[in-house]
Formats: sequence, structure tokens, C-alpha cells
Amino acid sequence: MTFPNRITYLLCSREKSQQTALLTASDAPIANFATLCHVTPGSDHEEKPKLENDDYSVHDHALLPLIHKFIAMISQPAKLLAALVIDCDGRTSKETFWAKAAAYQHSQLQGLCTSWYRIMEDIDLYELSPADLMMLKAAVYYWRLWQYVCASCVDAVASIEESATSPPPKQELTSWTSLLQKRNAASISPPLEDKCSDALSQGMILSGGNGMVKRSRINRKSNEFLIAWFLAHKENPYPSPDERVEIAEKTGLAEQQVRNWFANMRKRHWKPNRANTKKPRCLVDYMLRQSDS
DNA sequence: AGCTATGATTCTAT
DNA sequence: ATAGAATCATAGCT
Repeated sequence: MTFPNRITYLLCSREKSQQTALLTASDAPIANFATLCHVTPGSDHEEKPKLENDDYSVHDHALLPLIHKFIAMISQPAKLLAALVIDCDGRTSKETFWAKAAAYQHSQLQGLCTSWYRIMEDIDLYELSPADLMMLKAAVYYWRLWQYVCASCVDAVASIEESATSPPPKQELTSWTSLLQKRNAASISPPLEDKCSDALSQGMILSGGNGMVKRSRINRKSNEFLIAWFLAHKENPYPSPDERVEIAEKTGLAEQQVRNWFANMRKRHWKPNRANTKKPRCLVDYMLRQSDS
């Protein structure tokens, strides 16, 4: 018995519940899969070739929809924040925020999470293929990342609420919340969807040809990848030359742009937060200072 | 029109 | 070669 690829899972499923249907792969293109490769750096070299093999196809792996969903949730922390901040009366407790986060997660995952638990329950029954193992690692990786995003957001919002209850600067703090609400959307997820989504328009600095040099903003997907990388390596956000090349490939940016992005990011969001000398101005600031306290 | 966030450049230090 | 700091330039929002 193998770990549940779509077909095998359907076959070996003990009860044919509706939940199995939720485990079928989404029709979304597999492009995002490339981003999973950093999950087990160095150790998955032998596994990569097998991914080309039909026997270990991950394109319709049972865990893929769940992983896609995690990625989507992680890449849109502003949505979670919005769910947390709504109906906030200034006296909301941290427990309530956690409940809100749980509710948000539940609404997002719907049946996917239940299926995930079922798989974990039955995990002993399965013989894991390398692809299964990799998908499992990826799912766990993104699950943890999502938990981290949740914790960070809840902490951030709760700390604002907490300090808002201390008398004087209430107005300043409440305006803070709305400030955050506004800024999260803008600064974490650039509003541009496709305006500059192609690699060509991203490489502004390299277009030195006929005078007109236009700067474009890094597209949403690339930006999310960069931020995820930065957060995942926030203890030492200095990509090695190899990593820089990899990041450049995955984001469609020039290496110089990657270098600039990290330099700016470290200077503007990382260092200041470490020293706690500046007020956090956006969600990234909050997330970067979480473990510093 | 003004403001902010952000991509890029330049300079200096290591 | 690469880092940080200061700075410029501009996209996008209000």
C-alpha cells in the first residue's frame, strides 16, 4: 500500500466519505511546485529526478491541494489580519483573537484539514515513496509557516489591543490598527497582479538601451516568495551566491535586483526592528520582531 | 498635489 | 566582492 496519491487513496480509503473527494488535485498549474524545492535543502537532490518519473508524479498528489491552500493563506496575511481586526472593540482578548484565527483557518481549509488529520491517523498503514515523503515534508513545512503567521498576527493585534486599554494614547493606537489595516494590503501584497508580471518588465536596471528606464514594482508572486524567504531566514537573511541565483530564477528577477531587495529589506525592516528602535509600520516589521522579545 | 513605500544608485568600509 | 548608509527617483495611493 502506498501513500495516498489520488487513485490509491481513493482505493484504500476505509470509508468512502465525501472528504476523499476533497483530496483530488486542483486544476491549478503546477508552477508553484518549484518553490517547494527549498524545503529540504541539500537532501532532496536524489529525489528531484524521480519527480520527472510518472510513478512518483506529484501533479495529482493528494497533499497538493492542501499545500496550495497553505501557500495561498501564507501569502495573504492581510486577509487573516482583516479577519482578526474586524469587530474589534478595544477590549478583545488574545483568546478571542485565537478563536478568530481558528475560525478563519477553518473557513479557508474547509474539508482539507480533516482529510489531513485522517492521513496522519493512517500514516502507519502507508509505505511512503520518496515523492510522498517530500510532499509530506512540504505540507508540514507550510503548515508550520502558517502557524507562525497566525501566531505573529495574533500577537501583533493582541499587543495593540492590550496597550490600547492603558488610558492615554488610545486614539493613537486605534488609528494604528487602521493604519496597519491599510498598510498591510499595500506593503505586503503589492496591488499589482499582472502589470509587471513578466520577467522582462521586472528587469528595469538591465534595460539600459534607449534611454527610457522605467522602474517597475516587483510582482506579487515574486514579492511573496522574497518575503517568505526572508522570514524563513530572518535570523540570518543573507542569501549565499548560490541561493541568490536560485531566488533570482524563481522570482524572475536579476541577481542585482535580488541583492538590492535584500539590502533594502535588511536596512528598512530588519535591523531597526532588531534594535526595537522604531515602531513597526507594517506586518513584516511585526513578524520580524516577534522572536526578538 | 502630496505622501509613502520601495527599487536602484552611489559611496565608503570591511 | 559585498555589506550598510545615505540618497535619489518614482509608482501608486489618498
